[in-house]
Amino acid sequence: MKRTIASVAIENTVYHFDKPFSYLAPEEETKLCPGMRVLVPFGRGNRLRQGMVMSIREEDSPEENLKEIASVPDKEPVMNDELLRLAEFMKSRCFCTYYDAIRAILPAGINYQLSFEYSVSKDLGDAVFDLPDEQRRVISYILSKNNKAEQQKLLSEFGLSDTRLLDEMCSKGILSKTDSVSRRMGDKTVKMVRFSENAEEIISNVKLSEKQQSVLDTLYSVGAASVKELCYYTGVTASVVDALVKKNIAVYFDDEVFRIPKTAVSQKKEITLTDEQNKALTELDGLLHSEKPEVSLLYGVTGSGKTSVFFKLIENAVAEDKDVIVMVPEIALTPQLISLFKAHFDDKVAVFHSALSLGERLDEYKRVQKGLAKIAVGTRSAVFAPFQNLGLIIMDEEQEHTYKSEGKPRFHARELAKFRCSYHNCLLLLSSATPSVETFYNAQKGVYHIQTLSHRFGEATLPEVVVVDMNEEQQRGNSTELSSQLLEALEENLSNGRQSILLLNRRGYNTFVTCKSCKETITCPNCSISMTYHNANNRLMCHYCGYSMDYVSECPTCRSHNLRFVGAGTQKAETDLAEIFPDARILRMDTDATMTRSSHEKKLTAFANGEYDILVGTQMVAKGLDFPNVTLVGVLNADRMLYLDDYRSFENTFSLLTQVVGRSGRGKEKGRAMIQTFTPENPIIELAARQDYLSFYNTEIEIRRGMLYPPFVTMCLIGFVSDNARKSQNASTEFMKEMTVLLKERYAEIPLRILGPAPASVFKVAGKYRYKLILKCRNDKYFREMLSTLLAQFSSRREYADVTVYADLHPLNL
DNA sequence: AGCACGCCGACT
DNA sequence: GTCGGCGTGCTC
Repeated sequence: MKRTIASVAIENTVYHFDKPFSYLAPEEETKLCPGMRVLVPFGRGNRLRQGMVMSIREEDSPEENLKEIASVPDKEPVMNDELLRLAEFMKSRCFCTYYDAIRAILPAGINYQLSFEYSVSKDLGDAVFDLPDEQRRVISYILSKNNKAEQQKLLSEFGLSDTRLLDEMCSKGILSKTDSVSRRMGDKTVKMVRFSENAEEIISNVKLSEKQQSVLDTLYSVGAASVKELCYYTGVTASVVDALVKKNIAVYFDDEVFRIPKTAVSQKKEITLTDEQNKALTELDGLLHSEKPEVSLLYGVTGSGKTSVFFKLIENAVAEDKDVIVMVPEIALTPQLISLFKAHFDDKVAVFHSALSLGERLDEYKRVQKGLAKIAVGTRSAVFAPFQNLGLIIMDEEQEHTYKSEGKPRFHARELAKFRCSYHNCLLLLSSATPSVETFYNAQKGVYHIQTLSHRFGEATLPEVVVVDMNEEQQRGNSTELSSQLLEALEENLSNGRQSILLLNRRGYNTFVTCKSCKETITCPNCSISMTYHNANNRLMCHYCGYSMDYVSECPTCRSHNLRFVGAGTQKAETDLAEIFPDARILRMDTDATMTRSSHEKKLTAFANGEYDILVGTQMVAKGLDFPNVTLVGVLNADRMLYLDDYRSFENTFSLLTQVVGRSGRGKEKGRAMIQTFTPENPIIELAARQDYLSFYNTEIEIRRGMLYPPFVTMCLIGFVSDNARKSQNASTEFMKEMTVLLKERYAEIPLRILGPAPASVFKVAGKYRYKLILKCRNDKYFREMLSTLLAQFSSRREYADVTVYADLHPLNL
């Protein structure tokens, strides 16, 4: 008999048995298509699992033992052919499962939640009275809910941490358990707390713990706050807040996460291009109409108007009914760009980024799918926008690390963009003032096209850059973070009513607390990282796992009171500046826990409106901001990231310095920049001061060639994570052995250098110990096949069941 | 991973 | 004899 067979990718598989599974299509279901999600019985227990139909075929006499698809929740496909093939591509490149890839492609919020429902068996009779109290309460709860209760609800109602009790009751025949499917609910909002209406009355009648009291005090002074903020300032966990809510003193309410402000839509402005910009546009327009996939690099100095060029290019593409994806490194920092897009293209723009609520994301996704939007603007997840007729993908600031995903699946948006371009024969435009070395190398070799903009737009000129030798400052007795030259310049800017930006690559107040008596540094109990002192809440915090503890002046090791604070962060710089310039209005921006995206945006708007004089911040103040009134930029410590143990540290430093210097003098007034360093002789600093990318590239590429680093090889990291240090080490040496065998037996031709195994650069993170193996390889299909078999083989080994092994091509941190 | 099957020892 | 511990192999 002729039957339809579906090839299904299953959710929650592990790498070594992740493959398409064949299922019979349900007979009555006539229109099962690839791209629909299905529920299928899986494994011996035939438990229902979610799956994605990857392809379908007709067979005359299908295999005997095929199971049948249980149900098809989707009426229409949620993924088209291209996106299904993208999922396959991701599996082969990111060493993840099909469903990991599918989850990344589909918008969160579209997912179904598979769970269990419990009901009480009919014929219990008098036996009920012999049961323990808790079980009787469970039974009456379920009965009160129409004899049907969801697992999650039961667990939270009875404060259970696992399903042991429920399972036990099932096996005794008291309860029965069935699969349930529900739409994952709840929009992403910030959980806020405020006082309840009769709070005062209750407080006067109830005893409160010290921690609860401190939460209340904080809440008094601010009125309402997010749970996150409350916890940061009071140093308690969310459970203390929970307790207050249970006592009816406080109530939770939801606050919508950041929305792109609809009012901020700026006036549509006609863009006029310079000759240089026009030339670039003409070339790019030619590539847009090419019959084959193209990649081009738009390389232009900071402030040369790259945005104007690609705006015009987008206009051309949209005029021809082509779809466009625009990726930016961090959307919260580019509100101006978004409003520019909205002003220009109106509701043809869909915005994608991680802080949208689930519902909003789903809406934007559907608008793209239905062809209502033609342009998708967003962070790296915008690369998945489900356009049918893609003509152009733009990656602004192409070298930024935010384009690389560090979670599962570990993809680089640039690689996926290339895949989509070759599927649609469209143009990928990479844009940067400081391209990644790999990209520029490809442009030099003619693999990519290149357009160059070498002049700043309008009357703006490149700022004058001064390198300040901090050794001299120290010899003159100034041991602070601020040189006298920089202070003078700040003073001058203040009196002229101009704005300044200071870059300091450390958060917090002090970065180390060491004990003068026993020489120990206070480190996080969960990570091999020193604790950072924050003066805003008087606590020591770990920037890796978020652990925090009250600051006490006693050394935890030797109990002496000889603690010393070392290393200044943004908080200290802020207070120091406030002391020196009491009248200055100072704004600090970094990625502290209390900062939400909306507050970033508000702060930037306030700064743009001239409500502040000085902006102090981490990396984020260096990127893409365009404030004409900023005429002074100071880099407080350029050395910190220059000497990291990473082959990209020169590239990253050059890029950061060039960008932050480029923030200065973007208006009519000429700008200045000061770079403070203890190693003024380092050529990278000097090259960045001159904004001389070409010289930087020419020296760097030779180092890369000599040391065998990208673009001459591809880096690949194999990570081993476990709660047990010995186990992750053993796993790494064993993996290495197996790889050596596999290479010798079946892949003798593969060019490969293996470094390690070695402890990861941060050995312990959040209580887990990490080892790594670094491979310098050629990223071809033989290498990927070898690694894939090895990972599958290894992950099926039981003795390493509690060690997580993963592979990461193009890793960010080595 | 998650589940069922099967083989072994301890026990009414 | 049988209940349940855990080691092993499979998942259309």
